[in-house]
Amino acid sequence: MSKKKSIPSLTGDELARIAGRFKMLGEPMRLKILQAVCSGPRRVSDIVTATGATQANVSRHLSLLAAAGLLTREKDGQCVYYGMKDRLTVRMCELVRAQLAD
Amino acid sequence: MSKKKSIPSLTGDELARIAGRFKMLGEPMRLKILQAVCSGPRRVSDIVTATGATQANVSRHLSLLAAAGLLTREKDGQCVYYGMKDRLTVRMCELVRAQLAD
DNA sequence: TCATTGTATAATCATATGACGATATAGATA
DNA sequence: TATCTATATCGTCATATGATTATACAATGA
Repeated sequence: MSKKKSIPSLTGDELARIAGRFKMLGEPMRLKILQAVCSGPRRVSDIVTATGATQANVSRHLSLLAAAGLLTREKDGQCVYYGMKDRLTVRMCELVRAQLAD
Repeated sequence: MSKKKSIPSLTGDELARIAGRFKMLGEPMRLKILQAVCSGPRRVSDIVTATGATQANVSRHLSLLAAAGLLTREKDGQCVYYGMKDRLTVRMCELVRAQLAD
């Protein structure tokens, strides 16, 4: 009774939530941002520099990622630090990367 | 030297590939289709029934999923059977689901 | 060959969303 | 207050893509 195989009948709502999380990870720019913060919290301005994207665009993606629960957000003076909320996201990226490498 | 931490500097091409895979999983209808075939290969017509979507729509998603390497495709007479290529996809869905459940 | 069934493709529409520029807000500093 | 810096938001545009309808293609059988 503890062993579950495969994806057990998920409700439409659950499917939408899961899909939403995958969709959140389905943008190269967002992965680039995650890459920039995965070794520790970073300021927005540093993430902007690291990604080479516009500040507005980075800010928008950061907001989405934080709202989705993937990033932590902490203010320090005028700066805002974003960091990984947990390691699962990074692990999933590694899994996919390994799989794509065949 | 064998231990890698976090996402190591990925090229833009790698990021795009990884994002592409996540995007593929970022549609509720596709997850619904995966759910329909995750316990064994199924005919298109059965997947259509299971999902309640139109045949054209299901066929299109199946083609995309197979082209992305997530599904196997096998013809048997006029029927076409689609099945999971490996278990990684299902495992990732479970991971996300568990995480969303907090 | 013709009809039927199962699957794939094409044309179209509607919607979602990523990127950009301009601007607004918040905090620090003089 | 005035102003500079850091971040967030708004308006707009362009593009991508999911859903639908209609049609094409393929395989089987009469």
